[in-house]
Amino acid sequence: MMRRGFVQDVTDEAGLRAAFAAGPVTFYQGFDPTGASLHAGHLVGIMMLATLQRFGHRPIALGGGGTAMVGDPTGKTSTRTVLSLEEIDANLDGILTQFRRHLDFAGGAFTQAPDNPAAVLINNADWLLDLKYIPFLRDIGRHFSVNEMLAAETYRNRLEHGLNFVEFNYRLVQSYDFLHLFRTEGCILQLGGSDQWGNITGGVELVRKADRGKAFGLSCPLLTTATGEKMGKTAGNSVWLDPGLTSPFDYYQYWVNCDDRDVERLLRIYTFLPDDRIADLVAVSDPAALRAAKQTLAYEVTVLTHGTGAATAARSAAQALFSGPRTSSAMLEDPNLPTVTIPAGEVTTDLSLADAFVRAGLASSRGDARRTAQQGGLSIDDQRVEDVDHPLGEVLAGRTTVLFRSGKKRFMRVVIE
RNA sequence: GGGCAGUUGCUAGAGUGGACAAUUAGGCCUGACUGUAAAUCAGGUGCGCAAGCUUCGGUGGUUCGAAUCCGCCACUGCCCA
Repeated sequence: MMRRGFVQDVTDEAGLRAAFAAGPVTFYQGFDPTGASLHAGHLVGIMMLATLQRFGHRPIALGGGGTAMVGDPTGKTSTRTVLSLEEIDANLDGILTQFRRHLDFAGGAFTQAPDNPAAVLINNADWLLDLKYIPFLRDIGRHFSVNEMLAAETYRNRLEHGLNFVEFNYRLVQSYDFLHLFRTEGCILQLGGSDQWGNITGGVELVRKADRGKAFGLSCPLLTTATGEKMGKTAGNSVWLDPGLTSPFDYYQYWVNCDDRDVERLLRIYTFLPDDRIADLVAVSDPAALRAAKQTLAYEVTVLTHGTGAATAARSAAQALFSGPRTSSAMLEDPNLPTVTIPAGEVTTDLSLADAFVRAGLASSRGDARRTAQQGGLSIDDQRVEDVDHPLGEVLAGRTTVLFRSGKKRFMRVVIE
């Protein structure tokens, strides 16, 4: 784990090593269902669970159905919007299925004799919602020092902008999760991003204070790209793991487009490739050859989240698009490219190119299409679009599939039917 | 509950009766250079071909004219209880 760059902080390294050596350890990480899908930013956590499971330990993926209702103030400048119960449940559903790709819920898939334990999915709403306020205050609340919490950066920050009582309780609730899992599942380790460090140690201490138990916490660095952006965001948009929200093609592209400086780190964290293989990939004389490493990275990560088939398809689509002739007939046939269909009936003289680009999602408005075209940014089958007021039908000249392009990397296969 | 301050475009943050679709910075987009990278440089960034239209928490007013003034409502911060 350390070698791979997963570790930022550990509460008791020696103790934890001993625990790992002594046999299967049950550990967990929580994921708050605040969106319909997990995104690439969550992937570090998933990879930590998946990696440890490969070493024969027992992961618990904790769905934060209960904590999501409280809202973690960490790193937020504003109060999180409150989600309804239904939304949370729906989100949880989607999220839990994504774990199935990465974790083994049957057991025995990674190691034999002894088989690795099966992963477990749990929703903390199962116990949090039934908590009684007064007993909770008495048994849990008294272990927390308000002074200490106020001193924590997380809260100090928010004091300037306002922090309501619900959010102030988040740490207690998350800590209680750990205690609960410690009691019911024998879970002794909590993983999380370094932003969760305070919440994690809160749990570790609660286990000690309440049950005189020994528990561990481990945090991983909060990954940002070399340019300082959070992982899993492009242009402020999340890169989702759900193929319906971010297509495997776009997903693949996201990884290919990573910064040179990030390649090695990303390979170590997001793939299971052995160290020496990664070293080979990265040790290239010509910096341009890093492209190959990026392609491997993208392929491996896409395999992990979308499966071999989708990854291969995404890779070949990307290669067709970015090497060789810009537009080939094979590409136009390739259904793996992002595609939009326009009913033939709509292709009238009223449908201008500007409209068509908006339809294709490559322009936010006709004016936007116009501006981009003026700057030479739009093209159809490698023909620059000069006049966006031209009807699409004329440009098509009978073709039923064309390739729209905005800028260098945004493509849309447009099919008329 | 009382006193004071605030709510502007993706974000931060100017603007305090007409010249404001709204200064500026970041972000984002496009182009050039490249390696589907970074850095750099140039342009763009509410909708509309245009006339024009819709924006400055909500709502109602004052005014020839309001992001700017007044009333009410909502939310937030600070101070007092």
